[in-house]
Amino acid sequence: MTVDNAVTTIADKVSRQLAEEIISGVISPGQKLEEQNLAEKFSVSRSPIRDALRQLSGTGLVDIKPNHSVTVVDLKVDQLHDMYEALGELEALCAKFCAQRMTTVERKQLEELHQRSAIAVRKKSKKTYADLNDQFHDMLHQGSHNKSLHSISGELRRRLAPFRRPTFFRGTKRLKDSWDEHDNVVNAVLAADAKRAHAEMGRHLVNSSLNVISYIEETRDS
Amino acid sequence: MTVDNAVTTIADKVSRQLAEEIISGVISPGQKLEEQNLAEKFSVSRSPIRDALRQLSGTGLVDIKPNHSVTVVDLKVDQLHDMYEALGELEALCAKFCAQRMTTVERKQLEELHQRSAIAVRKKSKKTYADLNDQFHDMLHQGSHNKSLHSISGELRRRLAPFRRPTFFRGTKRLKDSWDEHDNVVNAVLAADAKRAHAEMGRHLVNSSLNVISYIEETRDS
DNA sequence: TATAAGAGTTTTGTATACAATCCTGACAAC
DNA sequence: GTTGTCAGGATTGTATACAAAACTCTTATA
Repeated sequence: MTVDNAVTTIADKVSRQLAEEIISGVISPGQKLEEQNLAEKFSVSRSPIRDALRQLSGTGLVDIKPNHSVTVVDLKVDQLHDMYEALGELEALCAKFCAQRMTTVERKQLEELHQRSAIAVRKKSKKTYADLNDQFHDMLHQGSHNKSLHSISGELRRRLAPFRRPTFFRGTKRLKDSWDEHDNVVNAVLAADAKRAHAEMGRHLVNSSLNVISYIEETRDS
Repeated sequence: MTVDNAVTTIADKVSRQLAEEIISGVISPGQKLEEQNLAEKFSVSRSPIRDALRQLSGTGLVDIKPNHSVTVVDLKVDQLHDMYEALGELEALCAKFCAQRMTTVERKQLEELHQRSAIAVRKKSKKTYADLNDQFHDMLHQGSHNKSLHSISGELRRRLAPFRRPTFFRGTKRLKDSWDEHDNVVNAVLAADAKRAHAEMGRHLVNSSLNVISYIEETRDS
């Protein structure tokens, strides 16, 4: 594979950091990203900032309209619905392939990660669980042994991240429910039961979706 | 929906035209896209060219490496394999949803388009069939009634286009075979048989994949 | 009060200049 | 013949200047 960084440009660094900040919620959906502001924030000129913003637009994290400031993508409920349905199908597919294709080592790693997130649930540490949850899903993308599926699923997941993150920080019930759903997926994958892995993963994403969308509808300014 | 163009920037026009030229094969995979060259070709400065290239990179049609010329993505056989597997699953899914969700009007339009492409097959007009084929698949993406699935499938399909196009222009046997496979999909969709639509679409893409990959392996300079 | 128009400001779009990096080809050393 | 190195040219990365479009806020008007 390519070495992760080595030599890189300012535009790349800016692009990565902005993506990170959008995904982690430091910058919120709908917020304007003005070039001059960012240039001052990063102490560079507008050129690398523009490069970074154009590159970011391809990830679906920001929206570019001619002659307007770039904005962080703000999804409507019906868009969230469609994206979650698509992601559900993609990840169910990944889970199916995982059941069929994961190596022994990968299965072991999945199990181990799943056990670590059990601890996070017990400790009710939401931040830790959210991080382990991301790793869990990424591991299932990777276990599909299909790089295209892996990257498509990962990207769609990142686009939804700004809307999913906050929901982890409500109660702790969703933590436990989420872990139980993961548990069903893990058991099916370890048992090499492709059909069940597919079904359980689909169920998990339907629940995630309901959780996120109900949160959005509750907290929407009326 | 947004009005298609109205007011637009040079960068957008350049980006669209380059995408068009890559997809249609005017520019070939692996080819370098030098900024100064493009600037002269479009009679503009390097600024909008850079903007266009960064935006394009998000579509997966070009590859950007720091301090190197942007290149048209050149896919290896194993990447093609993964992408076709992913696309096969995505389009099978679309076909399934089409069977369940397409309106009466949409079903009528699908049938009508399918009949038009029968004429193209009979006339052995490859260019026309290739265009109608693109429309056919796009109609099935749209018929899924899921905008996310629609756009993801479309984008993946466009990334494969530079490698699929040439294969239409070999013999005429693939034209007939392709149409027959479409016919199976159409019949299943019109019969609202979701399971069969899924299966037939999957089969169609496996065949497309085999066709494209065997072509690549044959014409590879040894 | 509501609306429209317009000047001034802000922000993006494009052009250009310069810096940094990469590529090429000649030539020397082994 | 192969490898290494170094100069010169070509290409990308970044900064800056100006043009064009959008926004803001005041003021005129019904």
